[in-house]
Amino acid sequence: MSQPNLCDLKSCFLCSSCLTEWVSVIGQERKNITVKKSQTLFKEGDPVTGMFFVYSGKLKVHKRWDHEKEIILRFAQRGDIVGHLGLGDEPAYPVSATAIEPVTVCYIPMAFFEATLNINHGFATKLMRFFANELHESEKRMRNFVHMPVKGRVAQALITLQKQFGVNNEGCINIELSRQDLASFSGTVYESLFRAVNELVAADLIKLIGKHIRILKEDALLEMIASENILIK
Amino acid sequence: MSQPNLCDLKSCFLCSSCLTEWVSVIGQERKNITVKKSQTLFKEGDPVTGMFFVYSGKLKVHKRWDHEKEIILRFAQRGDIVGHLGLGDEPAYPVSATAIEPVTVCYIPMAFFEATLNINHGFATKLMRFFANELHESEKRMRNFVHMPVKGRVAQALITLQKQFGVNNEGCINIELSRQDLASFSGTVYESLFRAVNELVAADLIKLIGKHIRILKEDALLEMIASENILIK
DNA sequence: CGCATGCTTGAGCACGTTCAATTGCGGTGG
DNA sequence: CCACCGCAATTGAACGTGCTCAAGCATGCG
Repeated sequence: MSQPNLCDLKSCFLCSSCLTEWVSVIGQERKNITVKKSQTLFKEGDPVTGMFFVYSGKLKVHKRWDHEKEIILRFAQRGDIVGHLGLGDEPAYPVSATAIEPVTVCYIPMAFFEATLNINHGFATKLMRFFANELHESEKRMRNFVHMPVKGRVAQALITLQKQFGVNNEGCINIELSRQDLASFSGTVYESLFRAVNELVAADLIKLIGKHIRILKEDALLEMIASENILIK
Repeated sequence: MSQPNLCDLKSCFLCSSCLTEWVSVIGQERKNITVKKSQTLFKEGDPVTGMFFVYSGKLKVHKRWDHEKEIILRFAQRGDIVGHLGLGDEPAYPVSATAIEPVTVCYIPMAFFEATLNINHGFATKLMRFFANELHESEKRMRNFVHMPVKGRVAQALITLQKQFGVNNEGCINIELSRQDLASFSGTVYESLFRAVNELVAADLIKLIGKHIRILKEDALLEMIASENILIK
């Protein structure tokens, strides 16, 4: 596999200028790691040793409840950062990261990363702002899980996925996701997700094309969510 | 009311050294604001103009679902920070902050705060780390809301409150909270909370003393939560 | 061809919400 | 001092959503 160039990560949440600066510093420190589909990059409880920048492929970041239940917190793809929760005070990762496609990431040892933080002002601030946005998203989602019924949660999940991954040339959400994973991302169980999807198909709001899902009426989905929530924003 | 001295905020999440430095800079910029019980400091949708450091009193930070439902995301007391979600990219606060006791806060205009960020390295990094921890907490709580039944959520809420506010001289959780607020913090409705509390009292795990709640067997509460969750951490 | 695995559907059940009615209590005014 | 009002606390009952369990069905691979 050819050596990916970190500069391609410009699409990352970091502004290209400060990233370029940063990349030039770490040039010799970075190490690429590849993992196969369904293998984990790290697991809950693993000691934090570093962070990861995704170069290619898609990952799910998830948190276990018991042996058969989990919740998928977010997905990551090219340009995204993974393992950043390790920056908190916990010495162990509070989440797991698992590849849902073959993945290549750039590994940055934590000690080096922290040293960089102390050197590069803008970087720490950008990261802070990134975390603020993530926290905002998380709290919005938490509220939705508490108050929104399953069908709405599934609709919301699909819209979120389309926003993040875009659509392929058939107009489908550009990610191949097992039903189980979609259920975990929607905060429900396999069967409930299944029925919710069926209802959305029956209502002509979405369409199944092979293993992919195409959103037919996004506004109708949003409408459906909003109808259960007067003050959606 | 006497002018509170910001240096007393040492107990804040920021290390005292960098806070002291910071405080000396803002000396002349700070402005104290007081709000009465049940008044809001800011509401969802208000334009972000600054941040707040709590000098005295207690606040709830909450997010509305519809006109009668909300979720309480966290509480804040002396030394805590409020309005920090305004640091994200949204131009408006995504949450509201309401006093549950008479409150005095120190107001910092956002422009000034951001300028400070650019000057003081350690500060931005500390803030970043704070956000990372908050995000971690938020995601743990999100998972709990999805998978934990109401009784467990209430037990969890009580333990969280005791951890944050400690106990008074009667051994009760040192916060006076309406049942409605406790319900919103537990992610359920008034009546369900009521019954859950009753069950906990009946099982001799907690005790009601006036308007306060005393945890009798914290380990038993944790046990109860864990029994529904093999892998609690 | 047979077994295994995942997908699909049905039925029952439990939890939690909703709605409604009652009780208790503090404050207010006659 | 009592009567009344209002509000929060409390309880009961019914309903609905979503989870669980289990059986049927398709698919694939040895």
